[in-house]
Amino acid sequence: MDHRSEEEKNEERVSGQKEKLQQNNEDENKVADKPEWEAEKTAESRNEIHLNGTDTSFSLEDLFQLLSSQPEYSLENISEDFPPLLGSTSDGINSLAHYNVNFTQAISHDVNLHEAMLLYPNTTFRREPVARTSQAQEQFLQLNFHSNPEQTLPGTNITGFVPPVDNQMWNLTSQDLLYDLDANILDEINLLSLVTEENFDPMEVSQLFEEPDSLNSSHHCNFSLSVCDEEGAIGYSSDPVSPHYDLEGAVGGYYPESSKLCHMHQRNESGFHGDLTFHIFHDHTYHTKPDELEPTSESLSWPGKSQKVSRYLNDTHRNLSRDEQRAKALHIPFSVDEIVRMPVDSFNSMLSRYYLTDLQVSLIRDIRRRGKNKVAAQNCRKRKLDMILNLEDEVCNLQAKKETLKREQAQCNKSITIMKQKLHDLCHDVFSRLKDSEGRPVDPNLYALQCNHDGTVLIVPKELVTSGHKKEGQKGKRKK
DNA sequence: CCGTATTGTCATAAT
DNA sequence: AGATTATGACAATAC
Repeated sequence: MDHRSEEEKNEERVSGQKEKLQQNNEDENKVADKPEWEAEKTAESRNEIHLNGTDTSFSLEDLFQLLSSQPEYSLENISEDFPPLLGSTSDGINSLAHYNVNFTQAISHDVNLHEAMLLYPNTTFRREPVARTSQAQEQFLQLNFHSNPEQTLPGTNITGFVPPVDNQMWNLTSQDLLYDLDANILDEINLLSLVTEENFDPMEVSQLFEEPDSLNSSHHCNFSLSVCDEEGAIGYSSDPVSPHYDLEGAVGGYYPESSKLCHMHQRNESGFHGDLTFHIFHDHTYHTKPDELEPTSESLSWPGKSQKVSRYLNDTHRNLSRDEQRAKALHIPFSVDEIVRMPVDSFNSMLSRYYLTDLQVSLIRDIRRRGKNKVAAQNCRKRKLDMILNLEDEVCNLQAKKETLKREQAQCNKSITIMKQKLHDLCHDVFSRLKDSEGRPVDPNLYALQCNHDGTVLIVPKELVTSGHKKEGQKGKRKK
């Protein structure tokens, strides 16, 4: 906006009007002896306002009449001084009102970050985890099914594995059924490996459960190795204080033979498995070489330190998670993944249907809890990252908005300055046209215009105005 | 060796 | 009431 040119134009207008006024004064002197009504008419035609004696007021209508004849003071012209960014300027005052609302709203709007996150269009951290999880699970199901082609015999129609199934018991969809089929095939492989695995290492079991986090778990107890027979069957004397963990049925006594067969038989009952020999050539992840399970001299000395156990575990079981190792050590007849992802009904029925020792049940529950929590922690961290990213976006947006508001404020200040200048010029112009009863000009340095609520405009001595302002100010202060 | 990022785990509260 | 989920805190590990 070109302020100088505007101001120069104003000055030109004012100076031009002064010249006209001088001429008017001269003319006025010439017609001074005319009747009053004629003089008023003449003055009116010259856009002058005459004051009658002591009456120093005139109406706003008079003033507007005066203004309407002066294009530079029209509201339309004033509104033109507002910057385009204020919105439509065609409606003058309305645009001002609109601007005020917009401006104050923009400034006073307190953006709650939490709300901002919730309202953020791309915010997904409330609902997405569910979708994400289910999506991930779905993908996993597909992946799980398709990524293990070697686990079915070549040329075998996989649907042939599916006998009439007790679907109600497992509450499965067809997709779940396929998943379970696949997972259970893996499971049988694991079982088979356990049956054929000759070297069952009791030390491995004890060391696996010696880990600090295992000990910290509320479900765990301190047990000591008491029996170890040649076949790898072991028994444990449980700590009397701790919950009773009986491994006798798990890896001792009849378990390695009959219980495993029993488990397999039960699973066959559930209809997920074909002939065991069908999978005997398949590779599986739980199988490790027996010598890999041999404890080192270091671990044989009952390290008791988590670091040594950890090193032992790292050196020998890099591919297995700790829970997988524990599950393997206790011959849990389910994969960790299966335990974690199994629906709760299936999980509970599994625990009740299968012969499982307390220790096994405890481990399975721990595995499930840890597995669920692991996924939850991953989701939680993803969500946290999303929130951070969203907040960063929010900060960028708010900073940009702040800059915009600053620019608008600067434009606004400019407009206010221009309007003040115009008001000043207007007052000056009005005073230049004012004549007292004797036809003398009113000194704008001594008098001021005061608009009243009833639409009248008073010519008030500045002393009164300033003193009135002071009184008002004092009243305002007193009110506060 | 130190700092940092990642990941798993536990405890606890909330759902 | 038990299962699940969310999250802060801690520790182990990798880089």
